[in-house]
Amino acid sequence: MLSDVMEDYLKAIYALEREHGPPVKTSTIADHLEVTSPTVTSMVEKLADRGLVEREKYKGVELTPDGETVAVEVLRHHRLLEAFLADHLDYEWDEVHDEADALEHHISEEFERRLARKLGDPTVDPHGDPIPGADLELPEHGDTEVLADHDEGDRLVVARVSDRDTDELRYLADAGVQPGTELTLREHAPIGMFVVRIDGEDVHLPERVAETLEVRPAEDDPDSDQEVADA
Amino acid sequence: MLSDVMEDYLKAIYALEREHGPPVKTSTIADHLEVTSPTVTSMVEKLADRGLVEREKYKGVELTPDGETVAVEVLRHHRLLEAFLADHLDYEWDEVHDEADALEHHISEEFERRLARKLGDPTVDPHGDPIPGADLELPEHGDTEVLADHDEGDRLVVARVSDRDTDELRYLADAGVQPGTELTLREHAPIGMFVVRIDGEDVHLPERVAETLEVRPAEDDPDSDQEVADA
DNA sequence: TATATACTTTAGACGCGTCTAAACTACGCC
DNA sequence: GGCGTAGTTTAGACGCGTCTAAAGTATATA
Repeated sequence: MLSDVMEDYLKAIYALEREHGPPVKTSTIADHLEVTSPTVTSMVEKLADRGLVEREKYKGVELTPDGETVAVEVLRHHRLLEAFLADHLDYEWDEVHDEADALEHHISEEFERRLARKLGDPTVDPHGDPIPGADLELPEHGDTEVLADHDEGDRLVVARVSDRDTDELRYLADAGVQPGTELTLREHAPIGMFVVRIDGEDVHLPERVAETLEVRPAEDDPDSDQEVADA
Repeated sequence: MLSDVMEDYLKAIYALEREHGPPVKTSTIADHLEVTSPTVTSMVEKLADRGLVEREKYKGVELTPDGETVAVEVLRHHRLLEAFLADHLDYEWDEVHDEADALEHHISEEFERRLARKLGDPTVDPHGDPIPGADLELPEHGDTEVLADHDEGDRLVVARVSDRDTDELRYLADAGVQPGTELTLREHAPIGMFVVRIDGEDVHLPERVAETLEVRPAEDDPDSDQEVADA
């Protein structure tokens, strides 16, 4: 039986492997989970004892297949819950993360199945993040690119605004940046600022955000009220 | 900040006060929560330090108003969740208890509000147990009596089959004994067995069950297919 | 290549919630 | 009214998840 905390570590390691690739360092996990490094060391020792991570002292840690299975199960719970909160309890998409975090360790497999069915077996959550299937495979996410890789003038649709801190999501939501939003990239300023046009308003996004904001080309839809960039 | 475990103790003490009246003894709590008596002693000391229970050594324990508030909040969470599981996730009424127990400590006040609204602010859960309102007042439950207090021949409707162990609920559900079921009390056998007629079938219930099964008189509805007791 | 610095691990502590074993209290019964 | 028994509390331990302080390792750089 795995504790909630162990599941949290596995989930964190999974996310950090995606982000930086393995091996994941002690301090990276510590920052992500807001605990100290010695705490992480002792926890990853336990996870290694249970065969959930491969560990090389002083180097870092990597999920085993078993560890990844657990992480993806938790991820499925998390994203199904987010979808439920947004679809049925009228939460805003930027409010769902913390509530899902609190519940994800406590729902049964039966609950998971019934919830997925009720939601129509969704493949993305309200942030645009893919939801692993009952088989724990991640659905293919299509041909998304990151905003920072695009050129001025490109017309795009926001595909995914991944979980990050609530204030940041709140800000983006208020600015109109959310999955499905159509926008035009106006300018990539040399100071590392991206300016996009949304519904006739300029929105300024720092590089760090532009580098993780996933977008796909807008369908060419001439009745759109987007303006063409004229910079 | 109260731990899940503390909330469980307060919930247990609340239930046991209803059942046996205060003060609640250490061993009663220990049995109910399946822990040892010394564990209970140390926990109730902590609860007393926080002003959640009044404790008299070697005598027992009683909830303070603060303690009762916490207990009733948890009870509201539990019963709202049960109602949700039954109404929206198609759980059977006898399956909801354990899932609600796992979730009740982890939902936010916001979740509670939104869930209650979605459910239409219900006043009873699938077992027929009253759900405390947002003001934490228990709705008046009407004029229910317990099956054991009725006479042979009485036509009754099941009002409430309180939480007890899953197997017992499963058995009752299979026998057709659930909130809303119409039945006729046929016989109170001297060996402490009650026989009721449900949909033309005899169902045998031991005294212990008959003493907690809440019923109210059936509306006199002549198109019912109930038979009149002829004992 | 030697060393300074950044990072990791070890050592030891603590609070929580639990246990067993032993000491203590209350209370019913003779 | 004393005593035995049932029930309660005290004492001391343990695993979990966390911390701080100290020791150890890796590595970039001078």
